[in-house]
Amino acid sequence: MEDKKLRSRIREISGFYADKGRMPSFSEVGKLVGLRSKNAVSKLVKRLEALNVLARDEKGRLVPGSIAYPVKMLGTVEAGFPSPAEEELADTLSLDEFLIGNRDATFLLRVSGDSMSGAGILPGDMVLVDKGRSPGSGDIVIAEVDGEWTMKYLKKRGGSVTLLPANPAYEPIRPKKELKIAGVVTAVVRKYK
Amino acid sequence: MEDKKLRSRIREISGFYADKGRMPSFSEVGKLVGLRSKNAVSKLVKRLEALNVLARDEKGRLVPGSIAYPVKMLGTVEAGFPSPAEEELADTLSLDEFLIGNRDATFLLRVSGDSMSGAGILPGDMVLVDKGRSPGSGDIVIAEVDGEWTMKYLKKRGGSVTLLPANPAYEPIRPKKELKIAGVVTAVVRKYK
DNA sequence: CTTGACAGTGAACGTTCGTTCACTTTATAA
DNA sequence: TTATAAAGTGAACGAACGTTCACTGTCAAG
Repeated sequence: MEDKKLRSRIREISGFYADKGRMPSFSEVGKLVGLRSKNAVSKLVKRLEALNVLARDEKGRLVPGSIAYPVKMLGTVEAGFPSPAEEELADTLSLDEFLIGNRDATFLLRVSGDSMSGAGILPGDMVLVDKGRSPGSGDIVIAEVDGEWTMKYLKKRGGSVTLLPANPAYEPIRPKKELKIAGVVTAVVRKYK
Repeated sequence: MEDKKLRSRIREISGFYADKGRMPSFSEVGKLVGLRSKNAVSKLVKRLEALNVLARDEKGRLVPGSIAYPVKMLGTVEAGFPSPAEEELADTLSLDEFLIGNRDATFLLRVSGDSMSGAGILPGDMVLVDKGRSPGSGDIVIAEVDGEWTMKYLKKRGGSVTLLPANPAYEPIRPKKELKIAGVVTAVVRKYK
């Protein structure tokens, strides 16, 4: 089969999965790509399995392969963009899987102050916070000090604890009494436009 | 049913979906949560539909509801963490859906220089680049100037084009001849640890 | 104690699923 | 042109699916 036709069929199936969150059945694949025979679909599926576009369960049911990982990972900025042929071979990645370690315990918070701008966390950014992780020295944490919530570097030295901003305009915080650490920042996400 | 039992059942089903990338069948749900009758499963599914945990196609097939959006979105850092009861009502979000606009045209590049550190893009960060978007003035772009790839602010003034770093240690670039813009940076992602 | 609502069982049923087989059409190369 | 492989058709088939119905156990309220 021409490469182009196969490509467009893969795109159809990916689109279906992205839309609905489930894989199409064989007959649905047929309608999607314009095949009237389920046998033809069966052959197509075998090819897509070989290409890791989709796969099968231990129960034999269709599950997404690279389809589930929507973004292609290339090299570095300096390397620029590879040729289209190389692009096809690129690893694909799901940001959800990449960024979220502990599904049930991670949350998304919007950043409003600029006290961590020195660490590349700007107002308006979103941070992923893991509530279930034990904070270590050097981690960026969400903490409640004397009734107020902030995001700061956590520094432990000896027995004492300091909350350190990443902006010289702010002062380090040495909590008087209460210091509740609600979670550790595990990722930062910024969307433009 | 006790809330706790229902909660754990939802977790089972979410886990199945996260693992396999597909929803379980009714009998599989049965095994998962410990129900031997498909009728019992049917009743459970109706409840979960009402809770938007899962939903159904126009074809009546199970599709993920909030399950597909793995991270709970809360307020701002200053607001801290709400009480567990409020947490349950939080909107959930898929980072893939949130960050990726143009599925087929967006790619992930790793940042290696510090020329954009003033814009909160540090070495080691990942940037999402949309190849299919027409770059506007003020956008951060991936460009090839005189054979080298860089990431810079794009400034258009009159007919001339300048590439502006966000770090005073670097000089603005006024391309002599060739300037290929490969894509627009649509998001930044940083993972700690 | 009785009633009723709720959670679950087990079986029957029609539908849809994916596999398979024999066959036809289309394209490629000798 | 003829041979040959690849791409697709259409139908048959058993298995699994989700729906539905009649029924059982449990527990709290009247």
